[in-house]
Amino acid sequence: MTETKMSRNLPKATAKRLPQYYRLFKNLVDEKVTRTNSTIISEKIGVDAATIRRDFSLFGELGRRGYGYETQALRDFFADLLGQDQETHIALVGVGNLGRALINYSFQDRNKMRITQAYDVAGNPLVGTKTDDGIPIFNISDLEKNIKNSDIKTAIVSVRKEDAQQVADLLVASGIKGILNFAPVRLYVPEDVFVQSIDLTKELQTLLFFMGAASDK
Amino acid sequence: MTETKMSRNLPKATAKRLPQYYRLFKNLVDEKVTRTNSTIISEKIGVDAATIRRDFSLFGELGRRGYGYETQALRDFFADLLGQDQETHIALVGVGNLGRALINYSFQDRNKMRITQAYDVAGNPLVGTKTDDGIPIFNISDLEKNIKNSDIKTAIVSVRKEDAQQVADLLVASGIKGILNFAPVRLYVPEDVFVQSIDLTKELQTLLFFMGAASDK
DNA sequence: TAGATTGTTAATCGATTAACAATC
DNA sequence: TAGATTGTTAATCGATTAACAATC
Repeated sequence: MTETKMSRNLPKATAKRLPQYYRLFKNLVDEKVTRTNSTIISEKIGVDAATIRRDFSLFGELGRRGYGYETQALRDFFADLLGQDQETHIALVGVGNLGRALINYSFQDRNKMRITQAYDVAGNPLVGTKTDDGIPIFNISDLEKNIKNSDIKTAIVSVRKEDAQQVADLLVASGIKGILNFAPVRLYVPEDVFVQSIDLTKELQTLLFFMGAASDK
Repeated sequence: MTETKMSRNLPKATAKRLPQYYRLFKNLVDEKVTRTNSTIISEKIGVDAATIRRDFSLFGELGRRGYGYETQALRDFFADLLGQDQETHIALVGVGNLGRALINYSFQDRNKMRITQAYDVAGNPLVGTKTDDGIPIFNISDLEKNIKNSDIKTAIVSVRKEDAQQVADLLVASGIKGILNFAPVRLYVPEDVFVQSIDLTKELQTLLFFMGAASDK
């Protein structure tokens, strides 16, 4: 079974839950729990048990009837599916407050995803230095030459919204295929490039809206 | 029309788009664009034009047939809906790298949402000091007394995942009704408390999964 | 075997999109 | 009036959930 074929037809809603499944099984293994079942998983991650079983069934028969799921087998399965075995190097553009926090953020678990280089404009005094962990902060004028023909295919954008599209264009020109975008704007990229946006203001507004809607009752 | 009643029955998918609509109209007004239509909006935010018209129609007749929408009227409408006129004070718990970045993050636009106080455990040397902007950083032991009977009903949690549930419990006990959670764990709270989670690792893993699924073709 | 829990089908629900009459 | 674009209904799509036979 090449999971490749399956990944492609996977419902988007299921794909977005994969990291949660992975993390859950990883935690359970760490806690020495060897088996579990869909009811317990449901309680832990807040997804209906039937949805969980249906998701899993898209990958074949991952469990045993009358028994449940082996945590270790499932952890390894999802780790493989998410490529957690492979080292993934990531570039970060925009070393402001948020960018610095992200450089230091441990994208946790045993995942081998980490920021290995950062960029900003010459005006930023940090350009030319390294972080305490040894991550170099380059001038953005070096980005294309550094990243083209490197193994870096993923970038994090934490620049001001006014500069985000221009940075995205530069990243695309440099061969980047995935962007985690923190700027509150829509980025236009070719269709073979993926953008995942995290919009802090939007999340906060949504929260406040739900709170307001509830208290208005 | 009391928008109160409408907000309650609003589809969740629509509610989550409201901040985008607000921001778009705000930007258009700032750019001196006075009118627009659903096709243009669709291009700008990447949502189907029919979906946009349907969303808007839930609030009554916001546009004019054959003409489109007045940007200023719509901006004001969504500002009101999202409570952008009211000052919203927010507490932050967990003054690490991410917490400091969030304290300095301008939750932008003209929105009056801002962090006005922060908390951490005594071990954090920043406790007892103020940020450059004058935001006090208190000992978490003062949280309940400070927040109870204050106007603060919203909190941001940026502590380690091991401490997140305990912090959530404390916040709930102090009268907080909305939590923006950055810790990668599910928080259990009473049903009148809203939790909006931002899980950076999960977003990055999802991005990488989609990239992988595409390149495996 | 009896009990438990999966995997899967069918039913339901909710969200998106197409289509077009209403009307500015 | 002719042209444009909304507001809304009906059709479609996708995701969730209920139910239960299969089977460990």
